[in-house]
Amino acid sequence: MARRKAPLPETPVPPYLEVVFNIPLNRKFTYLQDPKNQGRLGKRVMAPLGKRITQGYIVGERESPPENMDPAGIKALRRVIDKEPVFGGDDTELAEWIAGYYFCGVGEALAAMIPQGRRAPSPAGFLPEDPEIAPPGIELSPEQSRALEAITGEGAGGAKNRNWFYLYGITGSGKTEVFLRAAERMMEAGKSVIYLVPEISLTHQTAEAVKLRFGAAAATIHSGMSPAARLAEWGRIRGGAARIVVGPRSAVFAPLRDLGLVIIDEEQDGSYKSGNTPRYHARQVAMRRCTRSGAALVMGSATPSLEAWKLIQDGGLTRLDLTRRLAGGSTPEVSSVNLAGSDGCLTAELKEEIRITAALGRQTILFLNRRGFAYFYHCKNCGYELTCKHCSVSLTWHKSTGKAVCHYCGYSESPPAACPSCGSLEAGFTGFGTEMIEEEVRRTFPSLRIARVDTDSLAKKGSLEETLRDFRAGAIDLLLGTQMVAKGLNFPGVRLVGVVMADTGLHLPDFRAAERTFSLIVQVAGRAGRHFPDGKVIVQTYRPYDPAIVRSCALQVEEFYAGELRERRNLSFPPYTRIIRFTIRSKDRERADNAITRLAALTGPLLPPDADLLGPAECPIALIAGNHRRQIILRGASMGSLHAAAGAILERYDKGKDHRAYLEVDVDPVSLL
DNA sequence: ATGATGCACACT
DNA sequence: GTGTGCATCATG
Repeated sequence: MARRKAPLPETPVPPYLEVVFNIPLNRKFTYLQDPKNQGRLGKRVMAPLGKRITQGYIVGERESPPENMDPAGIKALRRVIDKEPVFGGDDTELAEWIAGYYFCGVGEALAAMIPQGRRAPSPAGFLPEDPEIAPPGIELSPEQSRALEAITGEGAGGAKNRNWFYLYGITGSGKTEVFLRAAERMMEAGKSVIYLVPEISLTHQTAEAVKLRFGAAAATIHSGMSPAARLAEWGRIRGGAARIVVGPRSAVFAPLRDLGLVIIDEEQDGSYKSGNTPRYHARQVAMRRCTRSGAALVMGSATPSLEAWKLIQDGGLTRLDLTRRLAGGSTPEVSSVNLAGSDGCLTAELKEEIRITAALGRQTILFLNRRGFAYFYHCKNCGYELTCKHCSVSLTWHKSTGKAVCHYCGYSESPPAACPSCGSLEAGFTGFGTEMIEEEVRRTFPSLRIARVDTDSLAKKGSLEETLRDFRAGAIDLLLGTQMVAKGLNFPGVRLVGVVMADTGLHLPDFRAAERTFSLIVQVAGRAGRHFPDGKVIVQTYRPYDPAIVRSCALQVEEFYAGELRERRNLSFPPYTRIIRFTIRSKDRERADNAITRLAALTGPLLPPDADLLGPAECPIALIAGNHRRQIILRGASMGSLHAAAGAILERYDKGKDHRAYLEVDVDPVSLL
């Protein structure tokens, strides 16, 4: 085969390179070229750093060493990893922004953006050259058409950002089709598209839909892929072969040229916020990329985050409504039932519906939202609770092992027969674990075929898929589990969904508890209605009058947001304020206390006038895996001055730092546990 | 982050 | 006099 690779007039190879590393240090290091390999901007290298050889990223080229440095002290690179650059100037700039905003090293930011694979997999044959599959000739509803025109068209009136949108609509109203059409139009116009989906749940499904529509122009990067496979996809994206990328939060970094549109599906989902070091929020990064590139931004959900909702009200996002269900399905009947006074964990109402459903030959799903908080050792006499020695969370009873287990660190012990505090025999496990509910359901309905799905029963790989397959095939009557059974909601045989204890999340010490509980119930109800509009949703709760429960069961979305916004404003919480959280962790309790006290003391005088300080306090989960955790929260009217203060605090804290007490900073934290 | 260094206190 | 533990320092 004739290679017609025009030997580009290569720019001369610079003698010195600037390299950053994946370490919490915000500085660049200068190296000499390795005589054998040419390091260029955007390539990864192995370089001697201290006494070891470490992977780094080339972020600059230079003709001479830095002035302040003895040229003899400059080491040479050991190896250049990449044949072709894996990132460019835009990426470096974005990494610098992330490092500045989220308080981390540029190298740490780059490491989160770029795949870690060392070598793309072997030529992988040829990717099937499937022609772009023609869009199905489905007619859009008037609402969908209007939304599509707004997104792709010119006259999107009103909002500050003329091309930022929120597609607000109940499940089943056809959001996905609008997303896909908008993507299609952008690509026809020669632009590229990022399509973000929440971790795990939707990635696969959406990636398939996009592949079906766009063929080889589609790429996906998700956690299930090998590092080598990710690197290969990355190369296809950078090279321009792939022009639409589907993936979870890290896909917001996809190195597409001519970005025309970023889609964020299920915008309120917590997995868009990274839980470790660059603690970035994909929504925030997307906003930045869109601002800089002029690309359109479209988020969508039936239950927006309060941040987004407020932004819509303030005119920063143009709201597009999808109010109609396409398949003509109606919302299911959703009712809440008071758990108080009921014997076990199933109310009479729920039992009755399970019975009816079984009699009709249909299926039931029982939902339990959180494990660790739901099921605990409790003394009815003195109120004693059995908690983990290393973490302060309640221990959970696992029948299969006969032990009480901690869901944070894995610690387990045999539960005491009598209360360790007062000796009463009125102590034991009460609550709502999946295992216990399973037993109760089996006892109550011995003839039903029951399967349980949770992280424990999921240890065997593929067992979830297997269980869901059986469920779909009708070989299981009742499916019981945590969030992940949501997948089962797509199945047509289902008639009944029970939320076993809706208010578990409401007990969490977090100002977003109500928002999350509300969202969960609405999502469950919405999905249920989509697939079995004749169905029923029963929400069991100890707090039937809580607005989050009342409004979600009535599907009164706007009413809930109005009330919740009022609440947030009264309490000065986001979205009316911004917050930055400082967490201290130390194996030594006293050190943790001292460190947080000192941190709080030096924070006070640095706070801007429109800000205040919450704490110091123990974190809601005060102990995780032997680390004592303390926190302060900086809260202010605007991020600008708050962020500047946080920077100053960090600088001073570092100078006289307490030993063995580590400080973590979280800008715009999503969870406060 | 991580490895090197230097200092304090301990113990053969 | 050497050995362990941890605070401090520097990384090109």
